Amino acid sequence: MARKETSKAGAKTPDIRTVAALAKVSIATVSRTINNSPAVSERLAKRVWQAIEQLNYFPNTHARSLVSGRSRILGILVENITNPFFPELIQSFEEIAVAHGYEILVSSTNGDPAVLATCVRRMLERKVEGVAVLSFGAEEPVLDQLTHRDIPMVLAEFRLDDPKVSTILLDYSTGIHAAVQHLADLGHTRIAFLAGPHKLHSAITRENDFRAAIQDSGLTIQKKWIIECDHTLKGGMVGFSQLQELGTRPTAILCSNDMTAIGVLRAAYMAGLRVPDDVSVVGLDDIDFAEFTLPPLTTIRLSRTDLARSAFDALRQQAEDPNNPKIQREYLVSTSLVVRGSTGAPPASL
Amino acid sequence: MARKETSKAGAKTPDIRTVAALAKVSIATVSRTINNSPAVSERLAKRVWQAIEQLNYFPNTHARSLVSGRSRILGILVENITNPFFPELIQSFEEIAVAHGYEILVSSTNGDPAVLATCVRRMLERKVEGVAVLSFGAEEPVLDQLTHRDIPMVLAEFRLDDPKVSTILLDYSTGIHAAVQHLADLGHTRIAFLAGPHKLHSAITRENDFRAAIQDSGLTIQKKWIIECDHTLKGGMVGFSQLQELGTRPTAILCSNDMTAIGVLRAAYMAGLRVPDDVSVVGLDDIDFAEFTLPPLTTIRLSRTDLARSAFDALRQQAEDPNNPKIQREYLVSTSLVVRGSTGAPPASL
DNA sequence: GTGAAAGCGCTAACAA
DNA sequence: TTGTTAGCGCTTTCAC
Repeated sequence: MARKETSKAGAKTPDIRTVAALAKVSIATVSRTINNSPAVSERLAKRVWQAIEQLNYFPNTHARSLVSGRSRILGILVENITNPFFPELIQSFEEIAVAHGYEILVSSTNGDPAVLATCVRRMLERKVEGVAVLSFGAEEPVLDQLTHRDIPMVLAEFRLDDPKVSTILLDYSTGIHAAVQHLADLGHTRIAFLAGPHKLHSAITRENDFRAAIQDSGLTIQKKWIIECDHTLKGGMVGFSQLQELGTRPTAILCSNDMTAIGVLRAAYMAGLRVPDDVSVVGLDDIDFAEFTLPPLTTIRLSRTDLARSAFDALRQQAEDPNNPKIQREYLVSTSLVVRGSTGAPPASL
Repeated sequence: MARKETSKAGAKTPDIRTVAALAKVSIATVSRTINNSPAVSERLAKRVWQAIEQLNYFPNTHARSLVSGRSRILGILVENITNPFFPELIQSFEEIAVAHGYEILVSSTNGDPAVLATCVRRMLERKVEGVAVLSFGAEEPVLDQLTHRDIPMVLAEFRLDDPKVSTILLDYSTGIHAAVQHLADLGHTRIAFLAGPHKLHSAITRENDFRAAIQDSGLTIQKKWIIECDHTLKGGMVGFSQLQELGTRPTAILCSNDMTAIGVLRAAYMAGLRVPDDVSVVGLDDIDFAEFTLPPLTTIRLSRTDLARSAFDALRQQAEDPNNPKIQREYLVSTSLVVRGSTGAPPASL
């Protein structure tokens, strides 16, 4: 064999031709072999694999994508990678995707439609085979780019009337009802809600589900007890202090996400209030941190793995079997209450 | 039933030829135009841009990469995307990269060399132009793949004798010395260190710097007060309880990262100890969360943006100007102490 | 079962 | 300045 490893400068990346030459077959046979085509005799296949090993060869995905029209890249758009919910989600999505031979492109939109537009554009350039839009924003307009190009999509929280678009519905309702019921059972009647930013679909859905849950529990909704925050730690602190300024204060606070709840925990502590003795707090998401707050956070669990799995399945079906008439177009991810230490009976004096 | 042609005016993704035809120029002119070649007359350029706009055309990056040999993709390998330090780092890196027209491929290795090997392979297949190895592990062997292919790399914490490899040194020493001094000034003499897993370079460097700092402060090192943890919340809790079982307990605990410190905060609370009255705690990293713990965490700040910037610069130089003899091969990122609420004087009774 | 050859969409010589 | 053309590394007919 030819020794070309003498110097790094001399070592060229082997290509399919190099392999073919070494194995003494045509490049077509090499291609068939690496694609596991059954039409290759064992004898040749063995020679090819040997050559591949020897050369440490692997195919150039760009060339592959170009000719096959399939990039094996999936995009995932999240709202804010800095919120621990999303890294956990991305991790699951990546694991599944990689296991199926896909690469992923991740982007945070930070809720900014302009950023979203850039991300979509970049993904289009890379010829993604599908995009999971898990940014929860009102970004339908920008998404046109994708639908116009017939790129499969899966959206969290809303439907788009397009055959290439699937939807993942999040059943917050069950978890939120359970949380409100849990609070009611504990004796709470004054329950506040620190909502997420209204530009997020998820925030609005959660808030609506809260209202419904309150009514279903026979309690009454107080407008002043529903405050729009921004799903951040700081936002939770601010929201809490606004609640403290009220004449009649709530004895329990349900938060639109865990970050908000953790902010509340801190603000309560600083205000000299004990959780849950003075005020109960419930989060939503159940990020890994929730178990480690002081006290551990009672929260509504939303499974990142379920969400990631649904997103991947939806995209994969569309990418690999687009003409199947019975493709699943709608997915449901459920939520459930996880009771930990941040909820308890309301102060006796009330 | 439905034909393959879509509704949008028989819309196939436009390619460079479509644009050329519409603008009535050659494809070379289109190529030159989109690449901002000065050799195109304004008149034609205008026609081309118009056609591009009209068709909503953008180039296929796979074709581009194939012919130009440049993918404009950078890889970034982190240890664990679930540790908030990394998303913050990734976000910075992505921002910078995208601003310079690069796409990024992210992977978590979870400290597993086998996973690392897979990631490297995937990146190689996508023809990355450089890889930032910010996983802090002892992964030199696997990295051979990259050096053998002459892929630029930038490594955190260690050097590789290869012209394509740059190094980012993290000056933990300054921050750790400041922290120890801060503790000593407060009156602490018994300072423990909850180390990170020894499989990480960063963990070892941090531990060594701690030992040096203790000696430089004239204090003595107690073997029992240095415990190997794993940089997780749970690890911090475990480490703390081990410390509690000791005959003579430390009055201050310096942790190898913030996650460990936050675990300690929680364990201390559960053990009925107050921070900082009964025990002082210091973290390292200064993740966003650190400001929101109870009490707010005193910690050693390691700037994610500085780290990301250095990593990107190193890679970019290698990718775009590899033959420049005065390429910067070594970068330094500094640390500094951020004093918040988790440190105070040791208990008077001692 | 195997190989020869025609491109995939683009860039970069080289011509004109 | 502009156009023509030869590939980049691969998959995929279509012959054999």
